Amino acid sequence: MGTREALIDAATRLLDEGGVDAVTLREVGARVGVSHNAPYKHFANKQSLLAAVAARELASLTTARPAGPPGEVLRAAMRGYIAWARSHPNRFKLVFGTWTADAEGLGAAAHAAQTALVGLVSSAQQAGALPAGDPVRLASLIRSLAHGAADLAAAGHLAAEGKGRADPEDLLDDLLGYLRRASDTVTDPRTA
Amino acid sequence: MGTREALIDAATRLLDEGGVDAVTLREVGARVGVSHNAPYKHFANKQSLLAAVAARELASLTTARPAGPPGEVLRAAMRGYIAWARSHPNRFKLVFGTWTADAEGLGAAAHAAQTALVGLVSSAQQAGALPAGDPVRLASLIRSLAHGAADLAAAGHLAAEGKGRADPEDLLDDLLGYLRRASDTVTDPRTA
DNA sequence: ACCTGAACACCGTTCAAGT
DNA sequence: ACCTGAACACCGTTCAAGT
Repeated sequence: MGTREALIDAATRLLDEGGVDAVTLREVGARVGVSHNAPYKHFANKQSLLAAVAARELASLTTARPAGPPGEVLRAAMRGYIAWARSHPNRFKLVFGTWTADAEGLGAAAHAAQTALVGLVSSAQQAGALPAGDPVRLASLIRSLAHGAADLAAAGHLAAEGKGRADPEDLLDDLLGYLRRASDTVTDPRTA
Repeated sequence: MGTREALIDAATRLLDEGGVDAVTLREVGARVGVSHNAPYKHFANKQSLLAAVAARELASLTTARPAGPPGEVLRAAMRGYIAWARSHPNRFKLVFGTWTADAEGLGAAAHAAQTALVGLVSSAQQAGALPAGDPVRLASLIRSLAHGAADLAAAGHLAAEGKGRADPEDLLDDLLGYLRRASDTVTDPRTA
C-alpha cells in the first residue's frame, strides 16, 4: 500500500468527518503513521492533496452504469449523482469548489463525466425520452438542474416544509417529465 | 458609522479579494482600525461575522424588481441571480456554503428570497408564460437550474468549448422555453 | 458597553539533516 | 527516493485589564 494512497484515504475520511477545515496535514500524517510534513514528498502542498481527493472522487462517479431503457438509465444516473451529493456533502462541496491550480487531474475527470453523460442523453433522445437538439447542451441542462437542486437542498435553501416541499429527486422528475412531453411535440425548443 | 457595519464591510471586501480564507479577524480589524479581537465584542466568533456577511448579501438580492410582462420579469430576476453569482463568486459560495449555527438571519433572508420568487412565478403562470401547478415547486425547479448552472460554470464544469458551449443564461432560456411550451398544451406534467 | 495586549494552542510551509 | 525534527510566520480564541 503506497503512502500516497494512504494519505488520500486519510484525507478523504477527515473530510467526511469534519469538512475541509478538519483536513490538516498534521492529522493526515498522524493517521497514516507518518510525520506532519511527509505529505510534501508526495504532493506539492495541501491544496494538491485535496485536488487528488477530489479527482479520485469525481472519477468514481463515472463508473458502474446499469442496463435498461435509455430514459431510465439516464434518470438512474442523475439520481445516483443526487444521492452521492446527499450522502457525501463535503466531497461534493470540495469537487465543485474553487480550483486555481492542480486542476489537471480534476479537469480530466470532469471531462470524462461530461462525456459519459452526453452518451446517456444521446441514447435517451434516440429512444424518444428526450427532445432533439444538441445533446451536449441538453446534458448541461439536466446536470445543472440535478447539481443545483442537490446544492440548494444541502444548504437548506430548498422548501422543505409542507405543501411546496420538493426533494431534488422530485425536481429531477419534473424536468424529465417536461422534456419527455416536449419530445412528443416539437424537435427543438428554440425553433418553436 | 457603527463598528459592526464597518467590520461586515471589511470582511466582504476581503472575501471578494481573496476568498473566505483571506478573511482573517486580524486583517478585518486592521482595515477598520481596531484590534484583532475587537470583533468579539460584536460577533460571537468568526463564523458569526461571516454569517452576517452572507445574510446581508442574500437580502440585497431580494430588492429592486423591475416592471414588465411577468414572464420577462421572472427571466430578468433569474438573470440577475446568475450575474450576481458570476460577478461575486466568493459571496455566492459563502451564502450557499455549510451553515451549522448562526443561521437565523440567513434563514430569514433565504425565506424572503424564496417568497419573492414564488410571487414572480405565480404571476408568470397567470400570464401563460409558465405551466400550471404548485408555484412553490415550480419556483424551486427554476431556481435550482439557475443555481446549478451558475455553480457549475464557476467551477469550470460546464462545457465552455466549441459546439456544445452553453452559458448559464442559455440554459435558463432553454428551460423557460420548454416550460412556456408546456403551458400551451397541458396544465400539469404529472397528470400527462 | 467597547476595546486592548499578552498569551495559548494550532496550522501550513520551509529547511537542514538523516537513511 | 523518502522521511524526520526544529523552526517560522500566521491564525482563532481566551482572558485579565483598562475607559
